[in-house]
Amino acid sequence: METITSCQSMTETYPIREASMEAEEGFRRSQDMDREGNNKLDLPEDGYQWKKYGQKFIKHVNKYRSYFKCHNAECRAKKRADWSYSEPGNLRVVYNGVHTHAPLTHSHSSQQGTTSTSTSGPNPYNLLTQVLGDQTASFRHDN
DNA sequence: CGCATTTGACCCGCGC
DNA sequence: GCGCGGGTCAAATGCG
Repeated sequence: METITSCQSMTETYPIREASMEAEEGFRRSQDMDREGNNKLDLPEDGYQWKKYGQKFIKHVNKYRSYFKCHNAECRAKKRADWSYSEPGNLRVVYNGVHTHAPLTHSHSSQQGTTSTSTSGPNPYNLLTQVLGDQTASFRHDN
């Protein structure tokens, strides 16, 4: 699954701000799962609910890999998130499948189509979100 | 009490 | 044929 060509702009020496980084209004969903050790991950809310069903440490690249599944049973959409061991800011999110249901409707979130607010996207970090096709992912013989 | 999350074990596929 | 890696499921625990 090395379909990622040369989008590795995340290898730069990006100064990950540790403090005063809670300015993210629409992304304050950082679930403080202290079980990850010392890595606090802020999952980029894409507007869907995900259920974590597993986590593994890929020693091959010294990175953690979390596996998420759509909260909906009808939804065959899956999400995979890998992040560096020492640099949780380098979060890579890979979406698999397609959602068969509408995304979460943020009723109180006035931050939507306002592109003027977010200059470099929702997350200032080197976030890489790869959206794969539907069956193109040819995952398992899942349903 | 319910639900979400976590950890371990198991299974499958591929490589050598 | 065996081994290793990666991925998924199931069960248990904690918190809201």
